[in-house]
Amino acid sequence: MDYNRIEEKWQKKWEETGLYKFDERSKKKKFYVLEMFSYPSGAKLHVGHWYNYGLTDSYARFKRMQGYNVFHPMGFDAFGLPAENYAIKTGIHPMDSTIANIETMEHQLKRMGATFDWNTEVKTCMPDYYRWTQWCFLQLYKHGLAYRKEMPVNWCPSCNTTLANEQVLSDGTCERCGTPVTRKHLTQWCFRITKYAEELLSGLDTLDWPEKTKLMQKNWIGKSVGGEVFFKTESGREFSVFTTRPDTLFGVTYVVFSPEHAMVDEITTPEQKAEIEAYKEYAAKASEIERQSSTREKTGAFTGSYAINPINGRKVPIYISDYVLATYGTGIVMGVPAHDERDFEFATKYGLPIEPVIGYKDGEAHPLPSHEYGYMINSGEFNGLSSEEGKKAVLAALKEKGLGGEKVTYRLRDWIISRQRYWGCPIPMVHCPHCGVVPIPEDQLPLKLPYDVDFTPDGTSPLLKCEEFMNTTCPVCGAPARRDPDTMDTFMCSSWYFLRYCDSHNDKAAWDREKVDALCPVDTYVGGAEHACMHLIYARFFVKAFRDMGYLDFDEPFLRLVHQGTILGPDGYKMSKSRGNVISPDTYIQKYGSDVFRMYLQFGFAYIEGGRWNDDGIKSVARFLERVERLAERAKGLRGANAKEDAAGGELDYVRANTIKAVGNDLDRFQFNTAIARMMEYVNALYKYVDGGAVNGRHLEAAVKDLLLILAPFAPHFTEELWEQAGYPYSIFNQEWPQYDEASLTRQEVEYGVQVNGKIRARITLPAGLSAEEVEKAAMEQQAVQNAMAGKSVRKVIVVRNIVNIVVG
RNA sequence: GCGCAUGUGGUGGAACGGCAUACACAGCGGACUUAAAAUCCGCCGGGGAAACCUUACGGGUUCAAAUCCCGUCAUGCGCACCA
Repeated sequence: MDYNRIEEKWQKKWEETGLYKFDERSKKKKFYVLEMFSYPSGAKLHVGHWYNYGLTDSYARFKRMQGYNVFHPMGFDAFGLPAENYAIKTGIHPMDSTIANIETMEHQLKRMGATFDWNTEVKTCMPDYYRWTQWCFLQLYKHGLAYRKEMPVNWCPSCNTTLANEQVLSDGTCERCGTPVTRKHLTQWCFRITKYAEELLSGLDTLDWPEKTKLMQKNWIGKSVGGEVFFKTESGREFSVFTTRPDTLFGVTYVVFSPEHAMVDEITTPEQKAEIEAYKEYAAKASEIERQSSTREKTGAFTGSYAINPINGRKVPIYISDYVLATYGTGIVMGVPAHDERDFEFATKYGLPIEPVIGYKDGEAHPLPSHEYGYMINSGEFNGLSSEEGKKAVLAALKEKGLGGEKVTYRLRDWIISRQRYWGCPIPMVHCPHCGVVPIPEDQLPLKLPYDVDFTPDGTSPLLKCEEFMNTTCPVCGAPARRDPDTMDTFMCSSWYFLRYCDSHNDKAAWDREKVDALCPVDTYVGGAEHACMHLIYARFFVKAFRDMGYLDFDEPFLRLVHQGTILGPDGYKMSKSRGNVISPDTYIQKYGSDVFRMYLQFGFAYIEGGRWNDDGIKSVARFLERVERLAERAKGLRGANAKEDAAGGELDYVRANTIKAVGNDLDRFQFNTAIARMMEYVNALYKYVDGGAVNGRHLEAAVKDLLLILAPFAPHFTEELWEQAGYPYSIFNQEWPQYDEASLTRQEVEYGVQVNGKIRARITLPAGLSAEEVEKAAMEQQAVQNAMAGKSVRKVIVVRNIVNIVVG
């Protein structure tokens, strides 16, 4: 078969007939299949695109044939740094390169032969899309979920922009470029994602997502249950600390503030001022990596002030140290050196008392330092309580006196979305000298990103240099005002695109609630695991926030999530230009066609695992399709054959039913490799049947028809062609997934494995439906079994499924 | 450091606690052919005469373990002073 010719033929026909156009009015049950949309890069589609889009397309086709009204849109996540960096290097404007890249990619994606409904396409860098991204921002602002704040932020000196916590890798480097991240004090826009911390956590239980991804989100949200304790300084100034160990409250021998804490200046005594200032400077200089290292030596400085422990009135010194994080809890920690390794280290260095308050049941102290639970000692009225009881008792006592109480803290921080870059969605806010920060009225959106901007990086927002853009008037008072010079994090654009797909041409609203509620949530979402704590958290936040604002009516965006694995280069490393190990799909597609290439990706790897590229098996897939083609031709020629009854209920019928069932199950689980293996077995069985003589033409035709149908999702062009050649009506994708005959799944003969003491000794084939006793009797008669049992007596015989285990001794 | 996952032939990879190595690739042998390609058929974990031994390694649970439990090692991923 001339693959390239038939691919073109069918792609054209599919497009002309609008085969994959989504029908909103269909009575069938909807099914929303979505792959994470892609960044429009200038390069050709790489193996990863094929692996993600091509394989998921097979799943979408399968769902369609199963009778669902499948919604399968595609679009482009088009704002972002690569286009801007490319522009800085080449002088080609990001808008120009992006539009050109999108066109190229659209063309290539169409050549993949996937079921995307291009009618609903979105491109996030176009005003008709980002107008509504800005609208989303305004809604969040109006509902108190967006705020502006000066704060220490993660700054990538290479990308010249702020990063969200989620975009800083655990080694303190930029997620995008690998440069060590520094800190900067900036006033930035933030989204109050922390408001949804609890629901983002509890909602995970309702999702059919990889456990690992759920766990990562869970850890990222980082819920800690503990308590807060109100301390006072000697001069009566109150502050609170968060602790997960209220049972150690009697062991507090000092208190530490983070160096950035706003109260530090106030509590520093004049004598200590110089020392504290010096330390603050020292701490500010430390890089994020240094500061986050748990092996970093504990350092600090004494403020000169003392705090009163509310539980026992004890006076303890107040220090500052950069081992205390400004952004977690209250930014202040109670120092319990006996029961916390970090506090122990700090106290040892500064000669602070270390006093055990947790011990064994008999009252003996734990060896120090120890964070183990135990029983309270040296704790007055609380002595003898277990840590668990003690936590509750101490907090209850504090609560009664208004000195503290239970408290839950999350590790999750608010999402900083301001970016000091050009190629992004402008922030629809105005800074007025009289009215302050004022939102742009919704009917004035979109706030367009100006085209002519000098975006050479200099550490400030490029838009600042564009006076035309920056100068405006205040929407409230009309006075001259300035726009916000930053753009939004591109994760903002991708937090709601799956909603826009449902209503992508709407120019009156971001989406129509009815349409979104009808199509969402996404039933199956497929994309890389690297988004676990970024896009996949942000999108969940958006859905919850817009639900609460009344714009939609569901709780979670993605009911089921599948991560495809990564296809590595032949050398086992991630494919990259710099390594020179990039495999181009094109060479294979030219040689074998896109169906073969897609099928090889399905057959040669476990989808979830991915693996090292190796094309050894690609010929096997080509060979398989050729075998199918020859078989279809023979079946056609044999249509009139026979007439004689052939063995109905025979091996072929069994394999046929079993294959239909197995392939369907495998597809639902994204186990493409085993599905194809089953089809190969089926084809082998069909050849056996055809070569075996006694062929019933109608029986054969029906069996081959089923083969084409189950193969269709995997090799769409190929099967559409054979379907036509067989004389069936267009299109194979309007056919239903074949039913199988349940009765055929029961074989008339069953093969039993016979074990003696768990070791296989013989295999016997018996008619189906024998009683356990009959099977046991037949098993015992086997010579090999007799030999193994020789001289021993039977203790027990187990007959389960198709195993007989004779226990002797 | 903490958490999670993974470890199966020469290779990619299969196996609701139930006959380990399905389906393929590669390799070997054969048929067809003047020959090659293509196609078709057979063999294909190790060792051996046999008994046996094999799912990273060592224990355990079970009639039965690649699968469950404990420990070790290796690899990958995530988090990393979160009080």
